Amino acid sequence: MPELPEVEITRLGILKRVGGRRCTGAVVRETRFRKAAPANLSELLKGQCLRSIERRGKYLIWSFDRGYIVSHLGMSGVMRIVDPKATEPVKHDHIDILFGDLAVRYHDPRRFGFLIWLPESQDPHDLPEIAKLGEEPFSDDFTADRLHSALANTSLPIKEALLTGKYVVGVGNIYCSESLFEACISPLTPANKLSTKRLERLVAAIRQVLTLSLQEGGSTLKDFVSAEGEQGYFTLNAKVYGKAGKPCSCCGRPIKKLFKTKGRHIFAVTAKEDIDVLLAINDEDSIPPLQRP
DNA sequence: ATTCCCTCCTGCGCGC
DNA sequence: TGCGCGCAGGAGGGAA
Repeated sequence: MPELPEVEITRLGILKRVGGRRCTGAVVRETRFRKAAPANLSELLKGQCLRSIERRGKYLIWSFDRGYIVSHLGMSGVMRIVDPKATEPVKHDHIDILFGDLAVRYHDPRRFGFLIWLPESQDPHDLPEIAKLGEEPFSDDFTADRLHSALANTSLPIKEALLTGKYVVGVGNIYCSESLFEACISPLTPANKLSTKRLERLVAAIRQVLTLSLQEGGSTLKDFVSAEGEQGYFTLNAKVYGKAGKPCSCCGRPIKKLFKTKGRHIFAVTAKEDIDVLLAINDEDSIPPLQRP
């Protein structure tokens, strides 16, 4: 489940290995994704230098000499650096972008992701789905004050509000659950009921959780070289996500998993939530300190 | 405008 | 052992 850290680590891994190299072609074995991939990608890319890659939310924008690749990993996408001659493509290895003796290999069983080409005349930032994205979590513009204003018009539970991507990007189900836990905020709290002070907790928690994950993943960056490099998924260290029934690391009581209608939007919460509900929402003095791992 | 619900897709784990 | 079901989840889009 790629979220911001996985996408960022993917970006760094690709840049480190093939940044500045000239594309020598591409192999497209599958074009059916959320957006169709160009079957003629090889013609489009051949001879062009990969100048840089920018991340916006969970999207990657690859700048070439005469245009851009815009990619998204969706739910199950992985990009690895392989030696295309030595590594036979396996099932769901859909696209190889070749850079001489190395290739970026895009693997995506569920095909919820995509990889498209934009000519240089088209600014990727103008794509509707990119243009409308919320704040980057590490941006100076992602502040409790602004978040407070932005959330004023939504009564969605904070968990759902965060997942829309309208307010902050790159935070999916896992990191959202973890961040709310760290910030001692019930995922069910209506978004417009959270005070600025409490949102300061949330902003700090989101950054803390993402930073930790980036550090974890960063240590596995070298694995990009090998085809079998496993992802350094943060779930290994998750305190609430996927931990239903396990004792809470904070209070020891079992972690509860709340469902909302037919299993959509699972809220991973802990017994800590019970405490939270009892707290007056603006009783800031009652908020326990952020946990340090 | 906001919120709800469905869709895309495959792999996996569960119960029978 | 094998089969079917339901779940997982990012994001768009249409309906309410």
